[in-house]
Amino acid sequence: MSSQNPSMPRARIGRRPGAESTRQAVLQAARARFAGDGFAATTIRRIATDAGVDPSQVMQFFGSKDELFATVMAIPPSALHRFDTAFEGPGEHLGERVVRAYLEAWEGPAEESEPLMAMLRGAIVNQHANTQLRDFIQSRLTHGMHGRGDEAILRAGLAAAMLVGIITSQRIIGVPALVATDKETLVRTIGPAIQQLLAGDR
Amino acid sequence: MSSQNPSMPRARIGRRPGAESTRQAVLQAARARFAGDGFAATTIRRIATDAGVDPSQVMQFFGSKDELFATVMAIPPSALHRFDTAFEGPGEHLGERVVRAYLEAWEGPAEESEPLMAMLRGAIVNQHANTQLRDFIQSRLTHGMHGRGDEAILRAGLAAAMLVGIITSQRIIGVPALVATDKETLVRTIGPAIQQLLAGDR
DNA sequence: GGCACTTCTCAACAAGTGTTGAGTTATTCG
DNA sequence: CGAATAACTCAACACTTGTTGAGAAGTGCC
Repeated sequence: MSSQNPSMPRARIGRRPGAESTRQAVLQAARARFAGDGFAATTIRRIATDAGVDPSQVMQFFGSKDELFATVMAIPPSALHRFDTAFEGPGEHLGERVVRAYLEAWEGPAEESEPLMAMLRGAIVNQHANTQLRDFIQSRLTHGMHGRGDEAILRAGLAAAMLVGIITSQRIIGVPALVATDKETLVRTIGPAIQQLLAGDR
Repeated sequence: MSSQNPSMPRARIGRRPGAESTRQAVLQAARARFAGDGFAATTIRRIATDAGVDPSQVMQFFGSKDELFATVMAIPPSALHRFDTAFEGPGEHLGERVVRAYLEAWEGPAEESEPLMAMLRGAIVNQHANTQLRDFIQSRLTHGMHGRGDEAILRAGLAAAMLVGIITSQRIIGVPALVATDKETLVRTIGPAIQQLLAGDR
């Protein structure tokens, strides 16, 4: 009716956001806390304090703790790309490539690794995280196994479960032997086992 | 000073425990809840209701929620025996034996599987559980690798981490492909990979 | 019976949580 | 300027949690 198109986002009216975009600061603080302390141990008040913001503003921006967590947990496209490309290319060193993709995804920059860590830490206590991790294990590796039968899907799922177990043991449980070992040694040691599991030969 | 030896447990004096030994009922209810709902989601009040007992009595018996959890989480000797014996015998089918030992430990009777499940579910949020799972992964498989060098210990830890990952994916995350597969198929599929990881050959 | 001892009951506390609503301040448009 | 709009602040609510303390009730020993 007016001169403005209602389907377009309204022009920014009203008070402008504070220094350095508060919303971004909250999201960043939430990501770090959820990744480091888990869903249950992380409080809205703590996130607000970290971001230098009032707790009620966190709610105003994200609606609820669950919605904020869901936003944080969204797997960034760059991480998905890592897993997808690991399956492309020759099958010879497939195992090592997949192992490396996993390990690197969890040690990458914060914007990429923290959502994955938050998902892992939250999977036991939060419904969203549980579903997301389930789909991640079931479909991510499966993606490279299209049209190769049920056994191939099972083997891919098993490999994913194993790698998630290794990440968990290293970064959450803190098993000394895994913490002390560098990435390339892990790749060299685990790679062949995953390779054989995915290929199905002996 | 008296006619009673103070180093011996005092003879039972006072009011006798209620029907079916209340303490046992509480312990059983706690085990089931901690294993099924995890540490954080389990409340003293809920355990007390399940056991048909007043919440304050749970505290009187076990001191605190943490102590009750620690009691529940104690790995039963029969489960430890499972893992120990898996390493004895010929190295030929070592992989399959170890895999089977893990899978069976988590699907055994409640007194054996629930403490393990409680440990797994609590490892992210509870300090005791975290430490216990860490020691479990680090030392249980290590136990069969004595005196074979650091690489053997690393390989054993990696295998344990992988198997814990598979149990977690199947029984906590609920990955469809793993839930739908029977135990022997899993043993046959994973066994060779674990075998190769433990042996270190290719 | 009287005493010591244990089990059990009841009600409450202190702390922390997510969440809400009203009110204040800043910014842009007419 | 003044109205509209958004960002921000403050204080409180409703609820759940682990935990506590005082007392009632049962049971064996003198």
